[in-house]
Amino acid sequence: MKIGELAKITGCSVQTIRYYEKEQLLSSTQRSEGNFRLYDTAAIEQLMFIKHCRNLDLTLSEIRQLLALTGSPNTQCDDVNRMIDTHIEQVEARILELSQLRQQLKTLRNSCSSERTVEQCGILHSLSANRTPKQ
Amino acid sequence: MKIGELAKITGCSVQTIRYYEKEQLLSSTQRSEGNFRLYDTAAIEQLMFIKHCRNLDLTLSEIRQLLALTGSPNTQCDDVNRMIDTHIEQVEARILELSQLRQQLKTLRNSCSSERTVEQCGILHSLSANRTPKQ
DNA sequence: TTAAACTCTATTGTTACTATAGAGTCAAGT
DNA sequence: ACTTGACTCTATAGTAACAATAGAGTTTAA
Repeated sequence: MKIGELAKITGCSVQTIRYYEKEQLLSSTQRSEGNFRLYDTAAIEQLMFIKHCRNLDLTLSEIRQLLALTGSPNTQCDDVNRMIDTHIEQVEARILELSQLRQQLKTLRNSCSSERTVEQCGILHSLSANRTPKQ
Repeated sequence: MKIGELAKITGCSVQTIRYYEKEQLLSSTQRSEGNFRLYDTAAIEQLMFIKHCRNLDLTLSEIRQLLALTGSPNTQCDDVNRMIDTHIEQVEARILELSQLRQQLKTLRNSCSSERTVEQCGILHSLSANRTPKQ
């Protein structure tokens, strides 16, 4: 199949597929006489693997590592575990950050009601204050 | 004061300050005879305002809008409120996404123990499966 | 045969910076 | 006066993961 069909099947854009090839995530493919990329069903699987990983916010670099590991099936999979563990930690750290951020924004929001003018706006005043807007 | 001192006071890097100037967040400054940027205390306040906004993950574009509003102090501050509300929604949506992501990653992580080889790795198998890795 | 639909490569843009290169400026010490 | 070091200047490239375009070539259906 050609790249457009692969894109439709996997839900990736054509540009994205070409980008993945350039980034060595998708092995370079066969070409037709007219230099069009040709794919088989293995390409669908590989691309779906990448897509699943991206849904989990794994970076392309991490995915490259995972793909490399699938190439040496007899090694221990500690590396896979470590990577996922690290990733979970990062996600949890980001959630914590965002939760605090959310609280700060809510506090900020409460410092102004719509009827005021910008001059009296508690939000802008808080942001101008010489401290991190908080409480 | 020169840019280095402003950087030290505000905790921004010198490059960042120059970048903000280029992006029109910091009004273009006076220059010394030798073409060095010169700042007064108003610049400190403006830069701290920007920094507080960045701490809240407001984009430079949003900050530009806020700065524009402070320039017309007699308008209603509905726009400020709307922006903050929108931003809060975005943060909350992202928290939700990340929470689900976290759950998926944990589930994925449980599908493999360290003793296995890559070939048997439940994580890699889950990621290969023709569905979103979940449950 | 010709027009539409598809594909190709290469380049630019996105966000908010960071990091460099290569040059100029300034203050202190000898 | 001279030099050294610290500072500053502009301009450019890099970051992540693509999206969007330009300008060209290919394929397929009418």
